[in-house]
Amino acid sequence: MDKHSPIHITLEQRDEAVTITQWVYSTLRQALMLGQLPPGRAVTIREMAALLDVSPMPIREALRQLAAEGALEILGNRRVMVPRMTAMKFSELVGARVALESHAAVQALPYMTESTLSQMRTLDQQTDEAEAAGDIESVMRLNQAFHRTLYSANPHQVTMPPIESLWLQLAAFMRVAAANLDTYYQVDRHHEAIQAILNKDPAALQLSITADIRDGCAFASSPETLKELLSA
Amino acid sequence: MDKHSPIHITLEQRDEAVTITQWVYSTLRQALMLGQLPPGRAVTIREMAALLDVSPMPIREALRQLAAEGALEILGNRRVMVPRMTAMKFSELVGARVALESHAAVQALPYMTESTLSQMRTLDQQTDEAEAAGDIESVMRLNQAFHRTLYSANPHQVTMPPIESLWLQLAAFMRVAAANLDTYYQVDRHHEAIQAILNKDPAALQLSITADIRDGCAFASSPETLKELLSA
DNA sequence: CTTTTAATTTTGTGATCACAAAATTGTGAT
DNA sequence: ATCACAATTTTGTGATCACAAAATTAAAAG
Repeated sequence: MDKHSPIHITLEQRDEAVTITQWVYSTLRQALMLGQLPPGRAVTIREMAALLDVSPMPIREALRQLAAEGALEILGNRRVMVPRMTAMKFSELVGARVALESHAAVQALPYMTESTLSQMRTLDQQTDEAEAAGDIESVMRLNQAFHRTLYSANPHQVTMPPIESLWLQLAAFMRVAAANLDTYYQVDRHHEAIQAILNKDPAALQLSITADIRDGCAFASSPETLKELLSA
Repeated sequence: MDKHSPIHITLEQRDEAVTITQWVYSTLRQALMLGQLPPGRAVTIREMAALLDVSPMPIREALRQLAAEGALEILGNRRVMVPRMTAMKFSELVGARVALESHAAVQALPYMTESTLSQMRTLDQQTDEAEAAGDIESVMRLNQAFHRTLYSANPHQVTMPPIESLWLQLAAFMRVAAANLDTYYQVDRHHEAIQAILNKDPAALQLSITADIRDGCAFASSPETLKELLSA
């Protein structure tokens, strides 16, 4: 049975200052990011309410928000499930990432300061360490933080929400793919990006971000490998 | 008083087959598109519930979804308001449109058929007629349909939701701007786009879509005009 | 008249319930 | 066994209520 396979969700610590809905939202969001809810899995309000030990109400609100971000899919019969990945959809999502993020990087370039640059250096270094330690989860988290720091340097930026939405749609598949692939290794394009920022070279920055994204998804470059991962 | 100015929302006809939440969602969405809720306007659950004559529950759900799409803004004090436009934000939104939509157009090019192309021709013609008649609302609606038809030709497309989100964030301001500007006239780049599609020329299509978007927002090109419109 | 403080109202959040539609299970016939 | 159909359970939707936090208004003091 695919629709209600047993699941385990990592419960975040509950902050008193935050609403239950927000806590449920971030908890489910992280679970989706980590691939703890497999694609095709049905998500019912009452099950999640029991799992997170809250009333159905906050679950309803969180599910609708996640669905609006593309992290969940509302079926015609009003039921909610984790979207399935297809080869073409994967390709389109990566292409959309390139289009949006390379643009966001260029738009952020004029606002880069020494402070944000040093943050990016630190994150890059931590990514290397996590990669050496084989900690895939940290690699993904730190890599996201690296990109987010860059794009968010632009104080007028409006692209972060759609970019995060794309990450959310890709994350679960990337996670299982990386886990099923022992040869997961990412060429480090972060140094190139940092160098382009230092040189204040928009074109070079755009290219390095594009290369970074494509490299990070290169494990699914060949149709055979991708197809194999999709069925895993 | 800015926060609860009197408002009038065009009520759509209620379809029995659709949930109340969905009806509320599309009604509020259209109201935002038409600028019927001015930027900075506070949106309370109970007021909307009374206005649309439904219980607070469907309003809550619809507001959360609209907020997730960037059409509404949830403040730190949990209150909801229509986002205000700024000059920089406008510029960023237009830039994001260009990045996403020119990419979406190129990705749709291989899937173009004679059928979709003729649909686009019809929409282009209707746009011209509406423009001649001075019907700004129809011009906006038909122009959106033109772009949507193009991008949606790609059956694996994943960019339509974020693109619609950008339209939603721009629409209200565009509407009032066009209304306050008697010289509103848009150079027709649609023919160029159609020609590029016929020639199966991705680069030309990308350029024509970019030009179309920028031309459509050119009325706010000069900082003085933009600033004047923002205060209107 | 302005500022501070207290009283009042408004508002979002979350819980609980009723209900209809959908999915699931159970039962019977072929 | 396999399929059709009825009984049962599960599920999303929407309404109503209680409560605390926030905003608004009223009152009082400077």
